[in-house]
Amino acid sequence: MRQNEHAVRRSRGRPPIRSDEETRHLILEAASLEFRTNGYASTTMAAVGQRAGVSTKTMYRLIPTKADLFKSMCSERIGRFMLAIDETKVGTLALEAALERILGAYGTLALDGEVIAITRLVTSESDRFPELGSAFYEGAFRRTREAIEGWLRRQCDRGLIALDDPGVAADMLRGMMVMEPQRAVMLGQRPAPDADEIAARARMCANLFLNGCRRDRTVAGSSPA
Amino acid sequence: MRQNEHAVRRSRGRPPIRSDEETRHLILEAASLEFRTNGYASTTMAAVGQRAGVSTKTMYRLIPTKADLFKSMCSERIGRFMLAIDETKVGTLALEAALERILGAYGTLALDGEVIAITRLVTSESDRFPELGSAFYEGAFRRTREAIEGWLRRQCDRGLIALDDPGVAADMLRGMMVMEPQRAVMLGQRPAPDADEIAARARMCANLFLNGCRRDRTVAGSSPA
DNA sequence: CATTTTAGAAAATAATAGTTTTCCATAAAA
DNA sequence: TTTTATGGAAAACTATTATTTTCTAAAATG
Repeated sequence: MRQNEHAVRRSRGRPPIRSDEETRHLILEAASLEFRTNGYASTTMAAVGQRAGVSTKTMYRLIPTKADLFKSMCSERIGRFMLAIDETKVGTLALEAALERILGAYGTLALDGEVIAITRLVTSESDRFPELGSAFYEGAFRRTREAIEGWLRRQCDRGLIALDDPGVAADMLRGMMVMEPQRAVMLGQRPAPDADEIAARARMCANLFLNGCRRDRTVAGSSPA
Repeated sequence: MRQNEHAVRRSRGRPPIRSDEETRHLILEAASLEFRTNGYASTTMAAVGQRAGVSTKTMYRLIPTKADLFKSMCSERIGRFMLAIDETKVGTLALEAALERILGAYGTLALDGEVIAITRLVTSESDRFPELGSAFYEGAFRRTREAIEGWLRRQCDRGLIALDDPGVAADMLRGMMVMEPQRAVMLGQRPAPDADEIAARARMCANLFLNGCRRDRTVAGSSPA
């Protein structure tokens, strides 16, 4: 028994320069950059291989088709896009400060340049790759919603706020926080916002969401027929 | 002088079956459908010609390249979005009802299936066609913002609401109104919302925006250090 | 050293699609 | 009826590119 269960070199011949896993990683990184820059159709396998410093032969050994390359790359990235709301850090804050922090975290995620690029890419190609559309929506989009929704629901339970549908409210919060800057970046009209801008926006959103902008403080729903 | 300034048949030969303008229109309609369905790269000129019932020869006579076809089609569509926004009749309505109507009009435009499809298309291809990205942003996106912003500003002047920046507030309103359903449609997760859904959403947004959701009615900015 | 195995470089294959051109029936006009 | 312009059908021409294959220079092993 000169060989273990697996992964022990038993053959002669030239040993691999790197592990397949490493090579795969190189390829996916290169693919991410190429796809983000050029889109699916305009990205050539040759360009990916060249950027990764890997021959087409090796590339095709590890990843069978261009579609697989795209899907692997996107799936891997989508897995990263999750909003973590750390209760310990938010719990003790006053209502508005807490919401401000949550929105700041969401904005930092959703308005990151690379995240926007992948979002755009997945959106563009969701016809060709419906699984990716679903994966993105379910895995990334819905998760962040649930994080915010959960927090809203808890504040409702505590009687601090009143919402008919915390889920829809969470969507609205997200929309007010990121839609316009995200769209502007996607359309090439401006660079991704920096931390200060995100923070300022989070503050405005939290305030508006909690307080509204009406001057005369008629309570909602109390208006007569 | 048997011939007018222009456009009068002086030559013999077979007369055109339709005017070039009509033919152009046929082609653009077909192109819209094909591009919306398949995206830029996957749309073939042959498919467009076939759908339009026009030969490639005629097509290339009227529209020199595929890029031109795409740009013409998008520009034409973007032009329509602007028309639809204009003045929503709001005049005498109470504050909240007026905002509800404005948001309903915006939602009806922005959440229309074809508009979403074009939005997605332009967003996808804004790298390849930066002019389109700008045209869309300036022509369609900014206009709707200004329409809403103007109304908000007037309500501020009347003292009914208080906003630091009505422009940003207008963006936020739009985001809360359409981001989530628009994204869901783009990702193929649901069909475009119907009129009832849009109306319901507009109502929720208007209410939330004007009143906020806070239970204890501490006025914003009055909290102690 | 001889045998093997690895992976890059580059050529080969094949299919697709943008663009151009050819060929032709047709329908006024003279 | 002859002339002439129109526009469809289809072939031709080119590029591009995904994918496969060939050729080769390392570099372990025994």
